[in-house]
Amino acid sequence: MPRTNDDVRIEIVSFLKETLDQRGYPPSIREIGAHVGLSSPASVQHHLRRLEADGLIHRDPTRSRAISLSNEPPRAIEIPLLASVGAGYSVVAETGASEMLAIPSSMIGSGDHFALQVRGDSMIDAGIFDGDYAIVHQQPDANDGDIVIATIDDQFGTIKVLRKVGNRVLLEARNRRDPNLQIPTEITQRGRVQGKVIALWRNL
Amino acid sequence: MPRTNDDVRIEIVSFLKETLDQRGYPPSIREIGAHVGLSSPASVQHHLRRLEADGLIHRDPTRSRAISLSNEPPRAIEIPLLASVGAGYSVVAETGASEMLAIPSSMIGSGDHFALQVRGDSMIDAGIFDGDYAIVHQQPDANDGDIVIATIDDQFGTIKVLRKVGNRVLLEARNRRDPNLQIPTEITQRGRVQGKVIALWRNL
DNA sequence: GAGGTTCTCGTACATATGTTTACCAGCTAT
DNA sequence: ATAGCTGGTAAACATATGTACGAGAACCTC
Repeated sequence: MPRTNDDVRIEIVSFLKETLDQRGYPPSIREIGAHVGLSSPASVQHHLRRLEADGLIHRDPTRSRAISLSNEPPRAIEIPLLASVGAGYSVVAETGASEMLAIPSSMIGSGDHFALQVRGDSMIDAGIFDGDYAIVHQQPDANDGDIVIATIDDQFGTIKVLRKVGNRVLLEARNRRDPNLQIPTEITQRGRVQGKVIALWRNL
Repeated sequence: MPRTNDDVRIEIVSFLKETLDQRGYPPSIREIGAHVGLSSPASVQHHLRRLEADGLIHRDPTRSRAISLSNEPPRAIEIPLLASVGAGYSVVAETGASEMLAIPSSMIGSGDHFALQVRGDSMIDAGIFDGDYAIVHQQPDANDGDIVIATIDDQFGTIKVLRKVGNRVLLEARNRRDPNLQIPTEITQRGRVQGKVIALWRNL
């Protein structure tokens, strides 16, 4: 079965994707030709022109290796996965980030974020279980009702619901079963909000 | 305050990252020079040599624009976000995928995956709420106790716990409050497993 | 101050690379 | 057959681009 022209186009796009993934910069026209079996750079250029007309690639004339794929794979950003949230506002700077967690940029907005693995069942009635990863937007305050990561007396960070009643700032758990967790904790003086939980990830 | 040499290095790396993100291929040495304020290509090359010695970048001599960053940003893959799971095993092929959801490759393994936004409170006691995104590994069967997406009589897909009791295959909800959901659904004949829920994403 | 290192510049150079042109082979339609 | 389109090769061309060399300036160490 002979190779059709569309086959060559597909091969070229695949090679482009492959090369960009492997070494980070696009191949030259002659490299493409050597890979797909075209000895003349003019032949490759002919296909490239078609591919650009079809909108599959973008090119910048008068530049070397100026080929880019139209549907580039989505980039992810890495946020630090903290073992614990210590004292101070600049959480990331002070705490040594042991691991990084990749999160698609489309899922979180701007600003500094970090991740924290939830320990304990204090938020079980909010659907946040032991072992879940909380994706946190780092901020020094939050609104009433927000789920936040907060530290009390500079202890390890806990995940709770922030309540603001008059001048008082409280942390509420979400666990009907454990009577110890029914009493809101006053953090007006002693506590500090480290960030707002904006998303949750759970591995099943 | 004068600009130190390290500042220039940082600027170069930032410019590399920026350019790679924006147009997909690295800048030339002279482009770098024009951006960071170095008029001679030799100056830029000097810094590039240092950066490569420090392991921050990789270069391929005798090639144009052959610069790549050492710590390239993690790639994400896109999985289809299905509005509903229809009949048949090849879910993706048959259902028109309206949207795509970016998921870091590190979070999911190999095989075909899709995402489904959970509707209803049938799994509320498993910490799966209305509106959550279920990340599903497409597979025709699963083990007892797994949370699966299944279709009954080729209806819309539902998320339930799979139970295997003897020869019978059941779907169990996880909702103590709703008495209608207490009765397991027999799917031995009429139902079909579309995939296993491997992860959960929730926007708060 | 002497001497070394680092950084920059300007220039020259070799070539990798995209572009163009001319030409040929195969296919299709009139 | 003739014309036209497509897609290939080869060669020539212009230049973008990485590299090397020489020199000078700034800075540190002794």
